[in-house]
Amino acid sequence: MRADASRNRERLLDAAVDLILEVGGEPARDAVAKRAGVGIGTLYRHFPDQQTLLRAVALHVIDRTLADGEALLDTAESGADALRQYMHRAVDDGLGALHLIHRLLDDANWPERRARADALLNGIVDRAKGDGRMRPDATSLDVGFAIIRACRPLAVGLPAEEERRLAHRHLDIFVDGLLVDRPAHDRTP
Amino acid sequence: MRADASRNRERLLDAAVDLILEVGGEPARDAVAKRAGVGIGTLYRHFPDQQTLLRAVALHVIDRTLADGEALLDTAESGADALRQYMHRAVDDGLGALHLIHRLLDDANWPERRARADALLNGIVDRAKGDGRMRPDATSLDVGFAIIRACRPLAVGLPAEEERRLAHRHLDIFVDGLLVDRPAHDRTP
DNA sequence: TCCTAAGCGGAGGAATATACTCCGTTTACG
DNA sequence: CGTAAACGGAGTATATTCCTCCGCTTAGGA
Repeated sequence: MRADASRNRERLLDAAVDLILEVGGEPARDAVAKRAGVGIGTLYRHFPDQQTLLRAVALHVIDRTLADGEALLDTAESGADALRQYMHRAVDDGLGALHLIHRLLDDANWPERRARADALLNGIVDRAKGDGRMRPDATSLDVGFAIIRACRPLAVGLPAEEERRLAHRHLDIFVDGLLVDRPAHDRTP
Repeated sequence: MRADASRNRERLLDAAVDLILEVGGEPARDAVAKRAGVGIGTLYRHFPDQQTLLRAVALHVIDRTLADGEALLDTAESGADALRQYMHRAVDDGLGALHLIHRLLDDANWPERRARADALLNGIVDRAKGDGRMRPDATSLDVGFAIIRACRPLAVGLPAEEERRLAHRHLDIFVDGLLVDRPAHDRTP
């Protein structure tokens, strides 16, 4: 594969993730190409139909997030740390896009990824709970849905950078709410 | 005004709020009528153009929220209570829809409402901070943006009731994160 | 450097969605 | 019971979106 081709492929996937989060579902194809800064023909060459594109997007975000998360579970000092850092990473990776399109997918290797993601999330939550640092009523579903919520933009006019800042700030406050008996070093500065 | 006419007007406004929150901007007119369960002709009779509809939606949600909030500031036992209850009310009232359309409005009586809303929000935040119950770095902007975030639906297939439940649960956790030194009665059960 | 196959962009026509009008039918209410 | 107000939705105009096709550009090997 030529270098420019794979660069454009990445750009298209990133653009698709952004648009899925903005519109909350399937984005218009022309809009994806425009956002990516490539011609419409290029989009159709890489992804002949919507299904192909959405599958590629799903794998794109979940593989990024799994890699980040599984690494974190090893390196983080505590369950609370792992939880906080994982959530920030997942938002940056655009994981929320996955949930907005997953009913449109029927990908063969999807259930396997899904299982890994569940295992990862439960691993993080269990570790945080094991440390006694997470409120007992919280579940991995709370974490998953909160990630989706934090991924979505708040208003059309807001600059992307401001959206990012707000997402991470809200996430920090939310994680503070998820944790109990927090020592000072875990608080949002 | 005939009874059925005003009933339909309300339905249209409520449907418009839902759709604005779903699509994150201007909803399709046909979709509004359909969601409201009325004919398209009825929509156009009540709101001849999009501007008229959006203005009516804006006043609808802000007036509801102002009434709720100003009452709460009187009756709540503490600043923390007022904050928590106000946020839940604002989400139920669909306040988030306002922020998604406000750049499309140029309503004469809008600045006045805006000022009242700011005063209300600052009143609540100041009271909670005065009680020493709110983290010092938090601002009324955090509260406002969190309300918008909680208003937006998480996924297309999710039943409305489940969306509501999740919104309020996330809100409770978020408010827990906003508060400090929380006594037991303030915690989410 | 030069060649060429892989890749690119975007005009344009078909298909689909959305905006809005109009008028025959229904209904609230005096 | 009469009637003016309100309703619904078929139908047409307009705007979006989809997708193909082909002439031009460029990466990367010889």
